[in-house]
Amino acid sequence: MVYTVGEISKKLGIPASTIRYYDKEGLLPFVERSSGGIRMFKEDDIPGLEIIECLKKTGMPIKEIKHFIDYCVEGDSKIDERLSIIEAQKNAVIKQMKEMQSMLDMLNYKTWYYQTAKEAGTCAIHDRMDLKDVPKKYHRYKLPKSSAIIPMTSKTVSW
Amino acid sequence: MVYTVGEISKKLGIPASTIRYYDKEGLLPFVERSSGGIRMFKEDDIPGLEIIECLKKTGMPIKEIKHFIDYCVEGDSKIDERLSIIEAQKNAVIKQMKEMQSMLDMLNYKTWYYQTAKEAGTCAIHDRMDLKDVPKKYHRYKLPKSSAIIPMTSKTVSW
DNA sequence: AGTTGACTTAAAGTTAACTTTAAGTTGTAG
DNA sequence: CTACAACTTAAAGTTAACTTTAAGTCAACT
Repeated sequence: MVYTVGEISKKLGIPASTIRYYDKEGLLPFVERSSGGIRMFKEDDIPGLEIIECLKKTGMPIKEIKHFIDYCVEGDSKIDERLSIIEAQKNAVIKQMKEMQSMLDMLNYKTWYYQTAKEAGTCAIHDRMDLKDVPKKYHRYKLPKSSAIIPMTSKTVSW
Repeated sequence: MVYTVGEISKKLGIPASTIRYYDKEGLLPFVERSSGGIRMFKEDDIPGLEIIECLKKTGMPIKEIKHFIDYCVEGDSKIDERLSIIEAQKNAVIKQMKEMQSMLDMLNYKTWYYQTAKEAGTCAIHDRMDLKDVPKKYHRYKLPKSSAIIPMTSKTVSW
């Protein structure tokens, strides 16, 4: 079974223009052509496209993906280099996931904050709220109760 | 305690030019100015900058962040809208994390693949390998053993 | 053989998010 | 009062990753 660029585009959910762009950037040296110059994607090409997608989705720039592909085409003499690239990317993903988790923690706090504000009808509930009424997991986000008199000219906003 | 743009830049690890750009895009309407026009960041502005960072790091475009900030400045009348935005972003982050996890799964497989290939000195070990010698968690990535005779003209690559 | 839809390329255009530059102003230290 | 580092703005420049356009070619069908 072989696919044209339009067919593989549908199959993978990637625009055909994007696939052509990747080819132009040297990411698809393994894709063969018909005698008339039409790209013919084989079943065996799909894992290659999937690893490209994986690296792209995890934030690797096209040029770096090309280096990896170049090593793959070079064959067994570049196994070490390929392993290093994959391991580095794995660590990058772990780091990204940790960051995502801490952003999610903050969004969970904000969700609680606005749900509480919604019930009370005002964000000011949080200025008045005592730390003991805030769930423990959200303590680190809570600002100390301000005793300052906020001037009318200040652009203070409740988040 | 107040900070100039350079000071807040150091404190948050964001380039001063980026902070000025955010201000120009309307993300920082709450930042006051000295009589001479110098930005003066208050302690109270830091949570605002942190929520902006959180939304940015989780992929929200600057223009959408501006909408959220606009609602914050509008005050208690826009609590519902703010809650909706935060909840939508929370769901977006959950989705991103699931995607990241599946990319990580693939990178773990690739790590195993190249470690094994490194020991064997060739990626061809995987073409010869029986499914029973592949750890169960990696079965879904394993291609069936090809019995086809690969022509010398084919650009087949081992990934 | 002709039509037609999908393919080809090179080149130009788009977008987001900054960054840099240039010319000028502010504010602190001596 | 002067020097000077850090601030200000508007405008132009940068980069990555596509997308679009235009002009032409391929191949399947009648």
